[in-house]
Amino acid sequence: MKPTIYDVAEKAGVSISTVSRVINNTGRISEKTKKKVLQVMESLRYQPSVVASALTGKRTRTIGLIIPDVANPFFAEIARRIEDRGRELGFNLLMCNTDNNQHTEEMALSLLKQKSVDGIIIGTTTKNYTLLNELLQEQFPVALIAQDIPELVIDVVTVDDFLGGYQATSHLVSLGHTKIAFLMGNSGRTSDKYRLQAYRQVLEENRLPFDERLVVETDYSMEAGKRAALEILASPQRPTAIFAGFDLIAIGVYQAAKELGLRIPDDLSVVGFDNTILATIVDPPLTTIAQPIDEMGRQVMDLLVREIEGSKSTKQRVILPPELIIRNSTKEIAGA
Amino acid sequence: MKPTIYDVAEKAGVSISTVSRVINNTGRISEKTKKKVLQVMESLRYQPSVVASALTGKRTRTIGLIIPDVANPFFAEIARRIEDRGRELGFNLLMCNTDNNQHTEEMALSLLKQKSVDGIIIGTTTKNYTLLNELLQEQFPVALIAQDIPELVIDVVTVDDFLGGYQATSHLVSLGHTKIAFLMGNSGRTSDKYRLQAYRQVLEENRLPFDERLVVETDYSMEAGKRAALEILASPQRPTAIFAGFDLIAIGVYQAAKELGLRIPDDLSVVGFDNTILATIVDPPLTTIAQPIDEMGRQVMDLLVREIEGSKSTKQRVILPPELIIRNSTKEIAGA
DNA sequence: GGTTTTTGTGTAAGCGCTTTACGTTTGGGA
DNA sequence: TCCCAAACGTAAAGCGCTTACACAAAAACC
Repeated sequence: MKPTIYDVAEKAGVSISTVSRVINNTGRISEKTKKKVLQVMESLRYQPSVVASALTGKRTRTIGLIIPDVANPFFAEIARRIEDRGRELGFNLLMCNTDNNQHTEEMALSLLKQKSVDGIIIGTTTKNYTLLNELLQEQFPVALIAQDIPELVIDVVTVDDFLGGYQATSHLVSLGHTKIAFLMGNSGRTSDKYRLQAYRQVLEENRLPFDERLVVETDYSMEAGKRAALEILASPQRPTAIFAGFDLIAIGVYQAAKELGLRIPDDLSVVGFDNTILATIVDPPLTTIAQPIDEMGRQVMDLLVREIEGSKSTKQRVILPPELIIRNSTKEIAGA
Repeated sequence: MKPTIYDVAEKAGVSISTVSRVINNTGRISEKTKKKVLQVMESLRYQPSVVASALTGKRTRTIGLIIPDVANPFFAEIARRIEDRGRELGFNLLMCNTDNNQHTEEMALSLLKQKSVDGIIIGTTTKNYTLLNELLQEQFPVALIAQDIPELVIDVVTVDDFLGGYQATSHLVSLGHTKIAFLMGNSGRTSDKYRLQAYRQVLEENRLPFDERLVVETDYSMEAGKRAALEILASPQRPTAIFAGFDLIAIGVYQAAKELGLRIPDDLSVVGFDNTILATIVDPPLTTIAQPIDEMGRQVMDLLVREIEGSKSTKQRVILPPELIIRNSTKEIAGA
């Protein structure tokens, strides 16, 4: 049987509260007893039960992470960074994938609470503000990553989507493109909205016409990206450049282009968003907007932990700058 | 304050044991009281505390997952499948990334036990058999995924690495290649060993010479793969084909080839292993050995859960067949 | 109608730990 | 030598839940 604090106490010839004190390093204890107890703990290979101590009001040192899909490289990288920072801070990660499914998300949230996680990081497109609001109401530590809900007072860490969209579109425009398509996600993320705004603004600033047929909503997958690209590239208003809302979608565009015999970047310029590993391995390497994933993961975790430890009273939004990474998928428009 | 079982009991005018009974659906309860209690739970938005119930000997319905790195697409996909199956079965995943670092792994194991997970799935190359043996000794549910430790009686789910290596090498040989390099992982995974054995056996069966300078060990990263490939492709015994132990390494080979001006598959054939998303997006699409990731994830979870629920007494190894996916990175040797 | 069963519910003892409120020891100053 | 703070330990309550065990009340039996 697993040794308990009683076993340690008995073997060390002290009371359990004394053992508890050395475990938590609280109260006064003589060096001698402390040493003795430590020694016994070692010899018994004693490990305090987090479950029991959580029951007495202490933290579980576990935080919940809700994301759409770890198999999506962007979220995998995010998850990794969060876990890393969590480990440094002494927290573990309970991971839930929801595929942005409302019901799965509600289940996840409920489960995480039952399991007494100390806080929750959400990376999915929650539509259920009610549930979120409830959490906030009861002061439960929550933070949003890579997503914002402007209507709520909540801790958020995102990239500056407007700026990213601006950089991407500007880059394309500066290369002489005038017919630029924008493939955006369809799940109502604010990020998509901001990027779209930027896209429109750049067009406007450059006195380029906005053609709504050139912006299409798609799923967050390669296949969906491919389908959307195929369609738009076959249409009469075929664009010479495509701004894809995510690297994954950009890859779909690559496939569509290949199928249609279009060369990138000669016949079609493509810029992505995220700068996941995918962007570096496709051919040609993808010009994309880099999200500071490392920084983002680190900062949400920090934000959340400060909230958990109560060393912070006001919520905050952390908006990090994106960076345009020019690789070889974009080029001056032919004949320009 | 969060409602407890007492609150429910009081409001429903029954004792807490009655409430507990309806929660767990145990013992006898009249339909009437049951309904009443359920109703009160609903109205109070009561959720039983997993922590408290775990303390009384029930499960936490949480399982630990130890992998090298979720940011590695292979493990991300594995993690995703495991989580999916876990959700179906009512288990959550506590995820730990170790980068195959011995110390991190030990910490993770220790933490997971402190947190009373019901079982642990390990996907890292554990060298610490002692620790593992301890777990097994105390009948703690553990299962290995995508990795085997032949010396231990333990639940394992892997792909048939020997067969995979055999398929890969045979494919290359059947295309006329005689100078085939093998880039394998360097962390002592048994999978690498089996693949190497298969590689040698195929060469032997085909009366091809085995040149040990053509097998090189490398890290599990693109960069490492690239470095290794660069080196081997510059050597006097330049191979005409490379069997890369992982898709990630294969991508490194692509990059090396590009840098050297070698065309794939014309000047160099490449086959990978894993069939992650990466294999489909590189150009040319990578011929690779597919691991049945879905099936693997599902099966470890099943195995582990059966162990947890005690409905299974003997350990077992589940060896799933790989599949050679021929795409465009391999070709008959020039002039053959 | 009385005696068994059966059924429904309550009581109370923990699970392993933290923590508060008290006892005991020391030992230094007067 | 005596007194009073430290300094150190201990006992006990309680966290929210499960689970024997006990015990009425209701149903079943002859």
